Amino acid sequence: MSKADRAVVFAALGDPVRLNLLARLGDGGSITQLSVGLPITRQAVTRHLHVLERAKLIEARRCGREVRFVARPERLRQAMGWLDDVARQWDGTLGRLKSHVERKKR
Amino acid sequence: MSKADRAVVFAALGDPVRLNLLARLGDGGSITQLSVGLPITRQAVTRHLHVLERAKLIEARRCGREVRFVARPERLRQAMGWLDDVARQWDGTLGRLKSHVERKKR
DNA sequence: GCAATATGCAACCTTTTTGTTGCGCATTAC
DNA sequence: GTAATGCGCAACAAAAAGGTTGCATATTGC
Repeated sequence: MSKADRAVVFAALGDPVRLNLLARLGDGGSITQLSVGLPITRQAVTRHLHVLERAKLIEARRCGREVRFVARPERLRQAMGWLDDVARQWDGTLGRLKSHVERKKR
Repeated sequence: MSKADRAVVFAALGDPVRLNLLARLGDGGSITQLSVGLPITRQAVTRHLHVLERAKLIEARRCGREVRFVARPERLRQAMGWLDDVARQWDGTLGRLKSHVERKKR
């Protein structure tokens, strides 16, 4: 995976609206549904969703007249792995960083 | 940490040049030093470094006439934690995602 | 002191991103 | 069949990002 591809994913994550959308995807979201409560138009939301889709963080599925977007967790894991790679380069020592994430929620 | 703050960090990571810079920081980098090999001017590199600095991913230190940029791994860990949070919301089950990152490099 | 090195600052340009409005098409409800 | 709902597309505008050039300032090496 090239650095350009990685950048696409992080850039997709680099917007508060999109982070919000990602967090609410679990509710099972059609475009209109995901638009409620946001201070922008449906079309703007559509664009954000397309950005996330191009980054392969979500996937679109047609269901009759509506489109459901589902999460792609494997991509998120991949992104975490990339960060882990950089972190390892930084502190040199293997395994140290990982154990931090480990400890985080316990 | 607000979603806007998180977005700033991911947006900073969302550029191939900046990912490249981050990967080479370990070598201990002054601006001029980090600029060699890149197809852009020193001033452009300076801007990228400032973006990373504002995201608290790196830190600037004056050393005489040059500026050294050092990595801030804790911020990277934090970003990984945020991704982990989203992933957990997605697959509901606790600990599953983490074990994936775990397995990644072994 | 003087030249070379390392940065900083500001103005300017181009491209991308983000958002809007208006309209058209497909699907569903009645 | 008709109306309402859910989306897609295209044109447009405003704002932000990325990059350049030119010049000024501070340190270092001789």
